[in-house]
Amino acid sequence: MEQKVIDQPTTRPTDHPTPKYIPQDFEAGWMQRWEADELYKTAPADERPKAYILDFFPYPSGDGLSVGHCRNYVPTDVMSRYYRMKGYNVLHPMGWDAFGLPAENAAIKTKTNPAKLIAQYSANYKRQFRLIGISFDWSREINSSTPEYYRWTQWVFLQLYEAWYDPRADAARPIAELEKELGEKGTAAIDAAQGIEGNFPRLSAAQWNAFNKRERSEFLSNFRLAYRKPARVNWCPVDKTVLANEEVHDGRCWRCGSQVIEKNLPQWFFRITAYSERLINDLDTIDWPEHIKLMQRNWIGKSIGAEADFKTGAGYLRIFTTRPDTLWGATFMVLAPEHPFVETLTTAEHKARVNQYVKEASAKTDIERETEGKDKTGVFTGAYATNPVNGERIPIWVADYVMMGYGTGAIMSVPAHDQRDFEFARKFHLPIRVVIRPEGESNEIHSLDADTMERAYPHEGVMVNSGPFDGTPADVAVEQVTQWLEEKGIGAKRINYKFRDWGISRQRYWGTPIPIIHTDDGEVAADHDALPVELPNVNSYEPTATGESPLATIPEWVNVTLPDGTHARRETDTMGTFACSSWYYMRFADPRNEHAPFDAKEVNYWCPVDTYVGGAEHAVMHLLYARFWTKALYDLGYVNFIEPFERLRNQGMILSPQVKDGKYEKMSKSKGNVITPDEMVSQYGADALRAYEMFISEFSQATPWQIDGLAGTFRWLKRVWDLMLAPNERPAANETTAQADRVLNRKLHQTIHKVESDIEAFAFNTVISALMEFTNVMYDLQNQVSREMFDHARETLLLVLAPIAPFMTEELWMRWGSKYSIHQQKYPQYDSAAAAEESFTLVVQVNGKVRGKIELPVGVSEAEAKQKAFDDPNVKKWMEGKNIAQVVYVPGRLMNVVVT
RNA sequence: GCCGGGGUGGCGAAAUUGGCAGACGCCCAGGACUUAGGAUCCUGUGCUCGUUGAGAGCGUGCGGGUUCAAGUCCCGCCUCCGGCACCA
Repeated sequence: MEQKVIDQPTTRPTDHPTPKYIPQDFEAGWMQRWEADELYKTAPADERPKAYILDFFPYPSGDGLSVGHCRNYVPTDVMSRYYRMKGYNVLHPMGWDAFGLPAENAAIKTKTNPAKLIAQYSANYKRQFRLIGISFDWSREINSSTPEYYRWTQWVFLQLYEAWYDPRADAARPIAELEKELGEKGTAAIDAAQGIEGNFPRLSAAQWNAFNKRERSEFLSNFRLAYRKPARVNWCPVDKTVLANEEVHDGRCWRCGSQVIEKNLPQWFFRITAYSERLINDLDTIDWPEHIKLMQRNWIGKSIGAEADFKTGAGYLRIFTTRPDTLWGATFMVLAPEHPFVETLTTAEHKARVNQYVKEASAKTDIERETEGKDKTGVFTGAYATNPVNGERIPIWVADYVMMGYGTGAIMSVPAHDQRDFEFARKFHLPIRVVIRPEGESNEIHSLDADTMERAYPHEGVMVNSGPFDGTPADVAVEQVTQWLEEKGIGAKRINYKFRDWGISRQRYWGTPIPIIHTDDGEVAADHDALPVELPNVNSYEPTATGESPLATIPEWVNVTLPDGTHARRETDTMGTFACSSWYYMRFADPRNEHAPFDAKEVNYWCPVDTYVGGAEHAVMHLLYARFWTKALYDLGYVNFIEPFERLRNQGMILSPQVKDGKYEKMSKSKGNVITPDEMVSQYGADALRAYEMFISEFSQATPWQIDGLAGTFRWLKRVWDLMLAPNERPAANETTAQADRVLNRKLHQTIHKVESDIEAFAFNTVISALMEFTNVMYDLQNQVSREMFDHARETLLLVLAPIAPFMTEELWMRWGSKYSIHQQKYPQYDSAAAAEESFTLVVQVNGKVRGKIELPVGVSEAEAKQKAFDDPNVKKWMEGKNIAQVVYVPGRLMNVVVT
């Protein structure tokens, strides 16, 4: 390692002109050599500290990579190369999220097998990655659409299928343990842990034991972490498949942009909601951008409140509220149109109108309800409910602003303190009663008058008109009322979450087959030894008109004969691709394992991922699902980590340099403004491209591509090149070079330090500016420093530059005759003593304005600094004839003299 | 509407805990070298005033405030970008 090149004659190419920097001459050759030498092959788990640096699993598209995509691949590569030089065992792999609609739709369009397309597209990506010098360990490449991979996606599916969430353990457990418990105790013990209501039917041990196979199977669906149920789902009529809630944006398909409609279909789900609380809480343990954490919290949408029962003619009507302190202000009830009580409660007199309303509401999709604005509609059922807190009789209405999918599908309406209820009450002339007085107003209720108020007062305050609770202050009102409800047996504390279970069924060909078989006795899991359930080869991938998967049209695949000779049908839905990407980071730890998804030692050594980088668009999809799978596999004992991604960073978008309407446009194929790394490399070389990708701006910020900026980093590298190949005929170190040597050495160590801390902090743009500064200082001092210092500085610059410009630094390293490869050298050691400054500039202000700057030695006394400052002629001028009121002295920085 | 994140020269952008605003790069201008320069090197480059010089005033979206000192903290707005959107 210590091969000093200082005295080697190869550093003095005096007899021939300095070769020009022509990156295209050597870049491709070096990449080949590194791969042939397996320079970037990752070792298995060992004693070294590890660094797992991962980019989001890309879907390989036919368009290839743009310079925008390189925005994250380059910095993570720099970081990987940096940690390798620092002695870490680095895992920096790449693979393909190859299932899914884009490939399938392209396959249909071009009548090509999607696997073939993926092979083509990924080969092109790989070519581009090599072109720009990304140091992936290709021996670990994975492709989620191969049986070798999806076999284990199916395996995870079955783990979830064969598990349930036990609220008492607050963890997933094997379903067999639940079956045993049901046979002994029924659901009694689980009930108790669930609070006033769980999401499943009650059952005694006797009932369970009397169940036949099919009944048991159906009952267990209420518990399994992977389960099937009929559901109203988002259906994309163009892609002809189901979309998860997260995949619907503004009522449109996130992929093709067409209007989503609703359909009723039996669907497979993962019970992610069981993990709501843990998914929220564990966010506190990971280093992610706050806005991503916030988006996840909002998506999960936790609300703490209470449930309460209102007596009606059809039985107790249960409502959920976050404001139990407003119970005395309820003046009517509202049911969602789909609520089961609508049918039973509505009086004969109102039947016709209510039926009509419900019919219209169900015909409308959520999107239509939304586009119609927030104008409240609804009808009276003719029925009444009794408010359990004061015995009051209040009317029950039906309205579509209450949704069946949240809470209990029924609400108590408190128009004085809820804006939606307020609007409804005003429209239908329902009474409004104030029960919360804004705090800090002495004027009591007059400040909120039911007849004249123009909007609800939804905030907190002191309770009034609330019987025993009058005068209760805001901070304890909710809690005290909730407790009181529990004591009286009227209601109980309840936590609700907005988000729903993760729907994974897709009625398409190109996905992981769901390894389930439907028998006469209900569904059964495919045999673990029979995995993978392979996708059959087909000639046509067209989705069916009926909404069934194309797999359903292949009888020889669908129909199976069980060991006992009975016939059964395979599940024909496939899994959405988020299943594949929910565990791929684990597979990279041990990608060729044929006996298990991964070896426990390898996965627990490499995971969690230390640094995970990708776009912010996956905030609530992939990033939430992957966290869920990790926790489930943790609960079931397969991995020993709870969160998959320790540190997450999002790269900003690279925009087109073209300005339209005063704004930079996004790059897109349709706008024809995509800039590719291929063009840039052919013009400036990969190293300049890499440096510019880092330099362009702060990593997370959107910014336009500027070709002149790339030309700037090219020019800088050319300057470095020339400097490195310049002959060194300087004198040996002596008294005349001592000063310049010290200055250059100081800058050198400051640069090492800056580059190290900035790479680790994701401040890549300032890494480049620091290296540019160092280069400039070397140019400034090159004729004053000694031969030894000059070469030491050159070698150091080359080494710290190696992760950023791998090609050029290797080429120069070899031209210097140093030992191959520069990428296997140790990173230069930072010396804080050498980096320490000898003097500093003291800024002297008079009344906050800069009036002088003086150079002082580090460690100067305050008295001496003051003396020197006051001697400065300009400072003197501004102080003349004034009284010094105060002198603020910040050692090493600034002095502010306040005069009057 | 609600929640988040931004707004700094002609352009991309820097700026620990409040402590020289504009590092670094681009563009532009001047000079050197040169047959030539669109290569390279050097110098200058926030705006305004000041003939030069020394210097002065202004300046981080807008308006206030706190402070010896504000891009940074507080209050009120404008605007752009993301997310959520009748969630009881």
